[in-house]
Amino acid sequence: MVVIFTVEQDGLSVLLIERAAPPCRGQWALPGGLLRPGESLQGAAGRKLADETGVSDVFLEQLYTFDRLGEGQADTVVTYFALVDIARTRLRAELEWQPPRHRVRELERLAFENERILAYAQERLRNKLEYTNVAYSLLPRRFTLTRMQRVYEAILGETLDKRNFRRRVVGLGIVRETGQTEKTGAHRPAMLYEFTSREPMIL
Amino acid sequence: MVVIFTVEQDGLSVLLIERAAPPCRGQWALPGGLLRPGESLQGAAGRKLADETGVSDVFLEQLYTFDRLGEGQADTVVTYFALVDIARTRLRAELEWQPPRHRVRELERLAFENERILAYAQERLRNKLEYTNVAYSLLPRRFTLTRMQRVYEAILGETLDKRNFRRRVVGLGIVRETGQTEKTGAHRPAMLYEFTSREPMIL
DNA sequence: CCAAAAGTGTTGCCGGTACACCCATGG
DNA sequence: CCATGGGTGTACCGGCAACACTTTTGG
Repeated sequence: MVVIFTVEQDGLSVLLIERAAPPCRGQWALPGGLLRPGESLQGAAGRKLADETGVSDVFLEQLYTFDRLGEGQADTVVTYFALVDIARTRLRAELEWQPPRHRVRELERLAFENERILAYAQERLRNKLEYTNVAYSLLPRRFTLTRMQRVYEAILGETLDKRNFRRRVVGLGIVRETGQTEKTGAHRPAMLYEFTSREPMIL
Repeated sequence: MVVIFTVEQDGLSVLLIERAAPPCRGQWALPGGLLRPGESLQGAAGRKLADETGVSDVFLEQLYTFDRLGEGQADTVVTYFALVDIARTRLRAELEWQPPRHRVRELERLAFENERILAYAQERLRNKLEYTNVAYSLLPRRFTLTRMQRVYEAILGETLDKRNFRRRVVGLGIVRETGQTEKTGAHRPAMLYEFTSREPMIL
């Protein structure tokens, strides 16, 4: 099972599938599936992610292994979580059916106690945001610091101070200036930044 | 599979089993086994832990789910790690066979790439030590701060400053004074401390 | 009297947080 | 001319690391 997060319109969203078959038919659930013969766990998670979003070069990490989700379910479920920039998903999934994303804040009950998984994934994401550069996967290659700050705020669920935020991400070497600027709408051009690394770097 | 850590003579040790059957007969490996019908993952890990050490009320947490350990092995392995105070293991395992513990520092190759698991467990342990009170499981109920410091030093692999260590664990409320003292050997009596909580408290 | 361990304060540095104003542009 | 968003500096506070000497006791 894979928890696929995106940030959309300043809110954190998760990709859900409406179950077509029993049990829990008609309810929303996280996308999942069975391991194919000869496939690794990470490989299966990546495949599932590519199936749903069309992207593959993103942050994807094992989350936890659950068992006894729901009532009768005795199976164990290895979960992963991924971070995807919405803009990139369109590239391959544009013409096909777009799986619906849902605001995390507005969710009700999901099938198979998937809320537990989602809550855990959210917590891990919040934590990782503080010491790593995982957000690279939620932004285009070049971006303005304000845009980046929006992503952080969406995930943490609180507003941040602009100057402190800039000092931190630049000062600690998470991102670097590209030298290029962008002119967007009714304001002066903004410096574009990029991540110094795409690895889950630890500070 | 369970990684069972203890601290012995100022060194970090891990409990290993010598494989009696092929494959990898005669090599050292982490204790493990199959899930019994109707058993939860956490339950199975706890059972395995009790089998080997006789203790049950200790820190035990899921570590990671591996797959493709070793060459031909296609199975996936859910690993846990546990922390055990040596003194407590004797209570139940005294008369029976004592599974051998090995200094982590002195290990060579293990069966099934178990080194990877062990290395990962060590890293997690080091990290958790910094923000949680997991060490409660490696010490008797009451202990001197010097003894506690030895445990921390054994795990972190470096010596710590006595005054800074005391300030931190007392000041941040990880441990509290009991009011009782202990007179041990050729020195003045030492205050005994205890953990304020046995939960994996996060600061 | 000596070895062994317990106990105790101060200082400097750094990272985190709080806080307010000016500037360039497009409409 | 005004609305929008970009950009910038300072002051306080708390945690963290470095650092050395005195006391008690058992042998």
